[in-house]
Order: sequence, then structure tokens, then C-alpha cells
Amino acid sequence: MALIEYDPYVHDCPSRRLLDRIGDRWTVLLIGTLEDGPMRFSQLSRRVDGISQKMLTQTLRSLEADGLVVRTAYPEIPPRVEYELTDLGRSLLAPLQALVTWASEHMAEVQDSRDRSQAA
Amino acid sequence: MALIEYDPYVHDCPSRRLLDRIGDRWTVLLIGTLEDGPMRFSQLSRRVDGISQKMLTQTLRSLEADGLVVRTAYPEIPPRVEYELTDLGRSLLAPLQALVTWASEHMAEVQDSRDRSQAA
DNA sequence: CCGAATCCAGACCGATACTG
DNA sequence: CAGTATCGGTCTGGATTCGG
Repeated sequence: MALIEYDPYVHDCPSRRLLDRIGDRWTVLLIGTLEDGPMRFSQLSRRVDGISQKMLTQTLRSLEADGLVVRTAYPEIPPRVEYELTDLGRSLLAPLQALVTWASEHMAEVQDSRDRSQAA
Repeated sequence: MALIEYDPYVHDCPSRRLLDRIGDRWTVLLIGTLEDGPMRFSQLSRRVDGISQKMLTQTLRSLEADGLVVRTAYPEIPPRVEYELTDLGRSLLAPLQALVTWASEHMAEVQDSRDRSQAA
């Protein structure tokens, strides 16, 4: 199978939509963090370094809408909300892992190349 | 190996930098197109639907800086320039393929989920 | 504790016009 | 053919403030 589908809607093919989804700054980090099991909002906030409350909320909502994460609110005082990967969400871990492995093996080369072209 | 590295630089880990790279609208489409072999600027322009000249140039320059693509200019009239994946660039095809496969298998579910939550 | 809502600076990117 | 330069709208996302 070719990597890209050459049709008039290539800019709207599944690959393109997936990349729209995971291409933002936080989605993959959140999925990777939730790999360890259900987690509360405040836990995620602490474990995902640098994320703002707004983006955490926003990204979780998107993941929920996409069916990758389930949100469970417990009607307690104080409120407790847990987020957990769905089966669909977990099925995305393997392909992401392939990318992460590539990154850990090759990003040094990429960085070297960047540095060299920066010098020029 | 965990998907995400939990250190103070999690927002700057290799995975993060890779995603910064391939997360934009065109990078993956270009790499996928160049899978078929060396290609000229105008060919790329035609095959990657919807890309503007500006973004094509810009994305190719980034890919070149990262060592994923080589640019070869032939001093002819009219000018001819060819772009080709490096070994490093080609090594990225497999992990990307894993993502594309996931997308083709599961994006319908994601879309359904989106539609349902949109209705609500 | 878990968010929602607002404001706003800056990045992104398409369109257009021009060049060797 | 293969770009470069510039303009301007859109979108992102951080900071802040407020609510249940």
C-alpha cells in the first residue's frame, strides 16, 4: 500500500485527518501519559510538563470526541474526574511507539543536520 | 520502553521534536510522495494537492535542513531541481506507514465518534 | 478540584506579484 | 522552471479571571 493516496481529496484522506489530530503539541503526550492507566485532571496537569489548563481541557475534549479517551465524572465533593484510554485509544499506542522508537534512534542525526545547516 | 519520557524536558524530548516536525500539514504528504523516487519541484507541486508554492519551498527547505531530503540543482536553462529522500528520510517511511495503516483501519470509527458528539 | 470564558500576541499560511 | 517577497486574514495557545 502506498503511503499516500493519490486522489483529488489527498488533502482530506484518513492519513491527513489523523495527522491533523495527533500533530498538535499535546495529543500524543497525553495519550502516552494515559498509557499508564486512568488518571485525574490534576495528575495529567502535573505529569504533562508545560501544558496549560486550557490546552489540557481542550485536548481532552477532542480526544473524548474522537473516541480515544473516556471521561468519567464522579459526583462527589470535591469533584473527581478520571480520564482513560478507550480500546481505540490503546490501539493507537503501537503505531505511535514506532514513531517514538524512530525518534530516539534518529533524532540525534536530525539534530546534527539541523545544526550544520544552521551554521551555514 | 515507555512512550513518553518523564523528565523535566518532556516537552523537549525527541518524540516532541519529531512531532513538531511531522505534525505540520505537508511534511508527511511530501515524504510519502517522494517515496516514489526523485522528483522535481513542479512534479511535487502537482502531486501534492492543495500545497502552495510557498509552503512547498518552505517544507522542502526544512526537510533538507533535517537531512531527510537532498536537493540537487542542475545548472541548466531552464533550471531543473530534484528532490530525493535520503536514507534517513526513507527510514522514516516504515513508522509513518504504521500510522497510515492505523488511520485507514480506524479513522472511520473516529469519524463516527466525532459525528455523534457533534450531534450532542 | 475541575474546569469555562475571555482577551490578545504571535505564528501560520494562502494569495499575489515579482525575479534569475 | 523554480523560486523570493510581501501582505493580511485566520488560528493557536498562553495568561488570566471566574464558576459549580
